[in-house]
Amino acid sequence: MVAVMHSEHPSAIPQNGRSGRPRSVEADGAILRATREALVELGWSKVTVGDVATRAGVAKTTLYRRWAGKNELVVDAVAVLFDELELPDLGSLAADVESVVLRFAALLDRPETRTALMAVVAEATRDEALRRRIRTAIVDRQKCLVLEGRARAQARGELPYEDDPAAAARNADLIFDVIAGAVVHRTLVSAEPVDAGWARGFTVLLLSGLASLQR
Amino acid sequence: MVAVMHSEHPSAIPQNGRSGRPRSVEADGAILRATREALVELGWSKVTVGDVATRAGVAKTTLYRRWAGKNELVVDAVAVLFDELELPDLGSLAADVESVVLRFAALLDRPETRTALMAVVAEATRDEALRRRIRTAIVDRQKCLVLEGRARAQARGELPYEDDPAAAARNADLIFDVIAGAVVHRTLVSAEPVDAGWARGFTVLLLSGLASLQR
DNA sequence: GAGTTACGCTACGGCCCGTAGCGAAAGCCG
DNA sequence: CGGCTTTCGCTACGGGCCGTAGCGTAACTC
Repeated sequence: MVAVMHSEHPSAIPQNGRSGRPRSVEADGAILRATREALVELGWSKVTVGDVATRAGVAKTTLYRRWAGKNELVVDAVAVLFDELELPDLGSLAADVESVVLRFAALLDRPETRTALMAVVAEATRDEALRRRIRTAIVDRQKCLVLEGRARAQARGELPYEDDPAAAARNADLIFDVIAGAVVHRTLVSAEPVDAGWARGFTVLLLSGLASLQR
Repeated sequence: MVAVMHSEHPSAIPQNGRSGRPRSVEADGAILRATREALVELGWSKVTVGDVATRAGVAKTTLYRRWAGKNELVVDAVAVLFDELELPDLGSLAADVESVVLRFAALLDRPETRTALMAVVAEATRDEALRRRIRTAIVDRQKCLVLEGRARAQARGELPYEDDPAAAARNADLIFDVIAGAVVHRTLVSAEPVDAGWARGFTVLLLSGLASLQR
């Protein structure tokens, strides 16, 4: 198993020395796009590396020079989708939470995301390297949204500033797992829609629970 | 794709007519046990149907007579594990919730469960039949725990009886997704342990949120 | 131009899938 | 008991995909 570093563009890295033909940057984009396209059409289990390469207009060997296998490829292909997630300032914590819940749900509605996310997480239960990749490519980036939302709420006076930084970190992690977990579970396991009504109910539950946490 | 009904013992069903050699009931058990064993050792992606058959001491053809493929097989193999989940009456809603959270987490700690659950959910995003199978074999059975806990809490006077049955059902679904989702996300995505401290914090958040939901 | 690296292409051994065909075994029934 | 039916274990097979190797060519640096 060759270690391939993660990056928006794997081609940016591999050239240890300097000389030689540079890796085609367009190829990376084409491969990732082709991966998402294949995921939509076929689902995780039926996607083959060979097929992705063909769709991307690239030789299979070229693909294998950049990614070690299907898992790594799919993580990178899907990771960029999560960058869409933003936390717009809507003036109140409740509105902010509701909006991010709906945005996250919309993201999970896209077939490439729902399929890939679970499959990759499943594979990661047996693969430490893959777990790290998911962590840096997806989880950590999203956790920032929690911190951002809390900071804003504190600035507004909706939440108290916390004295104990350890407790504050624990709470942030808890909130993150509750929000992301509930949305994912609702969408993928219960297989029911996250609509405005659900988002409202969930937000009410979360926020009043949150208030009592920090008292 | 041949439709195979779900049951604890698939062999109980297939005999359309009557006469002929009956299916070996031990074989079913051996196959399911072998499936779980293989999942622990190899992880989802490396488990092969042929290997499972060999471990079970059964011909591959025999296995294919009962299950259509890897997905169906694994769902059934893992479903029985969820039957362990119970809701002991510990005298208070908080204690009940905390205990079920820890039990659920312990279940997800077992490698065969964590690996299989996510993989099957992932596959189900593209397979309606599989989704139904998961629903009846796993989800619905667990949802009962929520109803049971609520009924007990209401009997204790910890929660009000709800007038609107539709709202009550919505709330139960919400609670279910929040509990199961948070635990799953914490263990499998964030990859951090669900210990007593986390369970306590989560329960506090949930219960105080819950109180405000029904006001 | 010389050196280096990536490219597309082809071909390969190996593994696994899912099915078919066989004779033997295990039940039911007259 | 002998016939009927269905499952059993076994073997064999075509087909698909994996991941790698080897080739000649293309692109870029010094």
